[in-house]
Amino acid sequence: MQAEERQFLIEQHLQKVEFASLEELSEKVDVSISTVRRDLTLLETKGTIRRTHGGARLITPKSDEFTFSARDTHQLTEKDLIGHAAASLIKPNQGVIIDAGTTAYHVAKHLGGKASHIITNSLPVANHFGSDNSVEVLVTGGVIYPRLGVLVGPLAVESLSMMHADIAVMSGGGITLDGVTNSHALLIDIQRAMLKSAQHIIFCLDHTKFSRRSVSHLCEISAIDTVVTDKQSPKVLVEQLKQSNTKVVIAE
Amino acid sequence: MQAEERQFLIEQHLQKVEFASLEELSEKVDVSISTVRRDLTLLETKGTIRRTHGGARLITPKSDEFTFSARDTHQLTEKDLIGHAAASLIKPNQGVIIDAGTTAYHVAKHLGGKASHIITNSLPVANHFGSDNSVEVLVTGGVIYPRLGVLVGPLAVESLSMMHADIAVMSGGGITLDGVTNSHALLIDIQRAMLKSAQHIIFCLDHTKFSRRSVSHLCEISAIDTVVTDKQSPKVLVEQLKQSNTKVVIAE
DNA sequence: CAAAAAACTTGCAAAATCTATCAATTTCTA
DNA sequence: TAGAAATTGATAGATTTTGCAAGTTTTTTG
Repeated sequence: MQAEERQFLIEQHLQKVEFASLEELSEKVDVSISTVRRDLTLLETKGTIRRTHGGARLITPKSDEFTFSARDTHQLTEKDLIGHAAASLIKPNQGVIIDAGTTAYHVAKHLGGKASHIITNSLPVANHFGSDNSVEVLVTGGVIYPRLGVLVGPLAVESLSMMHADIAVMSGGGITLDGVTNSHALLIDIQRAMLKSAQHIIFCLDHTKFSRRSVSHLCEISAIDTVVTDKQSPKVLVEQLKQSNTKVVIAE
Repeated sequence: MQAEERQFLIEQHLQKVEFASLEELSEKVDVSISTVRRDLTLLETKGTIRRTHGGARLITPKSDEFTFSARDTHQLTEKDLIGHAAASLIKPNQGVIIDAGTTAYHVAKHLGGKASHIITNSLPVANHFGSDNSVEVLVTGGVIYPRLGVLVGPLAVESLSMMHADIAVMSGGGITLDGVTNSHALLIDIQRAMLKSAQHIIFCLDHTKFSRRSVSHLCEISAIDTVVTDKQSPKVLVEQLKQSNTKVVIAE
């Protein structure tokens, strides 16, 4: 086995178990403890894990929402279902803003040729529609936020505020009765601009986002028209949302 | 077995297993390890895989990414050489504008962490630097021109005119003594904005572009500081360019 | 709080892998 | 078909990776 494959396996194993000892890992990939140590130091500089005494721990991507990777199989089925459900809310020939973030990306995948215009600051979404000439895709400018593939900064905000759409498909790091929160402060400005530019706001949030609070406050519950989630989300909060005049769609 | 067939098999095998050792591959296609090495280096410049110590790894088949450069094997070696030569003209910590177009893309591949800022309207270039946090990548906004993965339109032009760079790496459809021409009229506006925003202009043009005229006129010879080309380009025109005070670099 | 245990870092030599080169073979071309 | 050009496999020297052991730091335990 080669170094790179080994490191990939270690990373993958940690995704499952959250924490692992050196011995455990060294057995798993069949090399000496020393080598595992080196691998971990490497992975640490890469930013995916954190070394601890005696082993390593996964850097809990607080909201893995914006850690974009094509390999992100976390809650894949749920996200796919949510994507399908949210896409079916969009009527033909509408202009749609699509947020960066994995869940919103899954909506893009199910959109097909439905929307006539798509506005996004997400490179993965842009790539997805890149060779489709049935849709006009508007990409906001901006600086690439490494690893996430999101365009951020003043240029992104400005260009968004000059645009307008029927629907915004958003995602976030957490939702409570106090509103939606997100972990990356840089994204907040952009997401606010999106909220302003769209008439109808849809938030896509899988059950792990419920009753969870991230660092930065994005918007109040009242700003949301529809929440799309999966059936594992806590009934209590769902009911409370409904009472606050927010439509809730459970994807199955 | 043909060399090309062999390389295809290697690529296909990697699509399945993600990682493969040299030995594994050499058995699979029944040639020596040396040959497999050479094949892998070739496939790497093509962009589909990445060599690792002891083998190779599939570049995450981000199925949604633009693969235009990978498919375009036309004058691959020349373009790669040109890319290398042009990249070596760039000094550390410069701000670089990179044009859309395959030749300019190859320059991006060889840039590594040299430039401190990169400005581009090309999605493939943006993707290339997407997970690199040693460079700040500024993406112009705009509408995606399907298939090419280029951002075009007023937003692209406007955002470019607000930026500034030390060097612009450009490509074009043809070059004669009358200047550089390009086939996509939509791109002309953007390329002109790029020329205005950069202090030093480098044009990368392989020999097939020489003595050739496309639809739209982009700029005069006098606007160009340096032309990078391969050694097959006609000596006559190269001499004439030099006499017009344009530096010419022949990549080999 | 200090001794013992476990884990970490550093330096080093062995092993594996890489690059560059060259002769042999195959393929192309005139 | 002879000679040129490209491809292939093998080899030597450089480079990288790996496992180990000595010495240091951190954590646990009595």
